[in-house]
Formats: sequence, structure tokens, C-alpha cells
Amino acid sequence: MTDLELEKFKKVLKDENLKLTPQRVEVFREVCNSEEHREAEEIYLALRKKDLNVSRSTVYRTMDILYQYDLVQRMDIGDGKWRYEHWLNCHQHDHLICIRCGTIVEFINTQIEGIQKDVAEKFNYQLVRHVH
Amino acid sequence: MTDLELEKFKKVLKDENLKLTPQRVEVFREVCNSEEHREAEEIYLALRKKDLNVSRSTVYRTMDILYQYDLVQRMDIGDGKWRYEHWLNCHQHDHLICIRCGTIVEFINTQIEGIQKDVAEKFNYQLVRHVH
DNA sequence: ATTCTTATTGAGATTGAATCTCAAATGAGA
DNA sequence: TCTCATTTGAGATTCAATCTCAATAAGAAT
Repeated sequence: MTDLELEKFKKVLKDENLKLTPQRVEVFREVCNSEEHREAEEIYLALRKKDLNVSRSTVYRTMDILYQYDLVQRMDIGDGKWRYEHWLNCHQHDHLICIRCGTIVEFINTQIEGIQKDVAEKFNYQLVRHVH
Repeated sequence: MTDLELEKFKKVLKDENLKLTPQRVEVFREVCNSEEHREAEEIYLALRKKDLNVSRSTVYRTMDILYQYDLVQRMDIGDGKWRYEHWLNCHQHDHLICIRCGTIVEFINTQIEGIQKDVAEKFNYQLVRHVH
């Protein structure tokens, strides 16, 4: 977790009158410091393993805040559970998912990014988030 | 529901040793004859309203078959429920979803279709399905 | 530093979409 | 028509996610 990321998080919490608690920081740090695409339960267990006892409820609640304020990416790979990953300073990557083994490959294609922005504008939408 | 669509469905059932039952046909017809993006429960209720009593279990089971064999599109708009829509002879449309009211706009962009196919190939993936 | 107000936490209960169970019913090949 | 594996339906079950509420803690004000 970079200082910049932490500051961003602090700003969101302040702006929304949410409190900066150790639990929230630990959850955010855990997500930032992993390159995996994990579900809430896995994040919860990872924290427990490190003896950082944040409750399941708090993990779910924090992930929700992080998602709502665009501090993490949330993805659905089709099994009914959300997968989370940090936005390593890059909001513009998409995913290829193997339908056999679930392996996830990330890719960046600026051409697609550009076109989708144009499409959104054409339909009078403001693009705030996308999943591909 | 066109004859072609029905034949396609029959072929899938035959090939997979699944039986052609009136319930399965009614579920498929219901999906084919609507332009909405509906969840399983809505499809179930629509059938009941027409006095076509197919059980909830069967609706869920049939939607699963239809999705597995690519006879319908399944989409997640972020509220934890699958939305289904038929593939009106077009596998290549994407969606814009309003984060305020949930309105869904469909669009087709052949450029994006082409690029994503190239990307998949570049990573040695065979593109079988995509959501954007 | 202390007090006060309000938000947050944690543990367990609850929700609800989706899946499972199993006896009864039914499709479809012989 | 007979046979048998598959399917159906109703209700039970699962399980990720959300909710409840008493106890706790953040952080502003003094």
C-alpha cells in the first residue's frame, strides 16, 4: 500500500464522515498488498492468518466502501461471489478468464478504452466504471 | 421463438441426452419472446401469469441449460442476481447500465468485437463468451 | 487530557437467490 | 405398450451477503 493510496482512502473516509479505524486500514492494506483476485472470505482469512482479527462483517462492510468509492475493482467470474483486486494505479485493465480452470489473465488495450468512452458519450452516458 | 431457435434447442437436448419436455420448451419460449433482461424469478412469474405452471426449480434448471449451451445471454448488473436475455441472432452486443436507475442500453460495436478477438488470440485464448 | 456524541465493531441471526433432495410423473426407445 | 432413466415439483438446504444491536472506539469540542 503506497502512501498515496492510504491518503486517498483517508480522504474518502473524511469526505463521507466515516471514521478511520484500524480494521478499515488493515482490510485496505491487505487488498493493496496482494495481486490476487480474491473474494471477501479469502481476504478475511488472510487477515486472520496474520493475527489481524477483523471480523467477517467488517471485511464485507469495508470492501463495500472500497468498491463504492472506487478504491478497488470488483469482478464477477460467474460463481456468485465477488472478486476484489486493487487498482494498482490502473483503472484500465480487462480480463480473460479460462472457462475450464478459472485462470485470470489481465490485459490492457487502450484502443478498446477509447472506443468504449466514445460509445458511452454517443449514448449520453458518463462512463464511471466498466467491466470487460 | 423462431423455428430455427427451437430446432437449435432440440438439437442441444438430443446431443446431451436431455429430454424435450413441455416445461423446458415453455421456459425457452418465454425467454425468446421477450426483449427484457430478466432474472429467473421474473421469468418464473411471467409463466405463472400465463397459467403455464412450471416450477421455480425447473425454471432455474432450464435457464442453466440454456446458458451452458449458449442459447441465452446471462448478465450480472451488480445486485447478485443473474439477468437473462435471448440472443436475437446476435451474440455481439454489449451494455451500458445507468448506476442510478439501472436502465440498460444495448450497443453493438464491431471494432471492439474485432479487437477483443485479437487480444484473446494473442494470449492464446479461444474466445467463447464475453461480457462488456 | 477528559468528556461527549456518533459511528463502528463483532457475533450471531437473518435474508434470499440458487441449488439440492427425493418421491412421483413422464419422455422416448425397444 | 412396456420399461427405465430422466425430469419435475415442493420444500428443504446452502451459503454469500446483509442486518441487528449491545459494547466499543473515533474524533471533535472544551
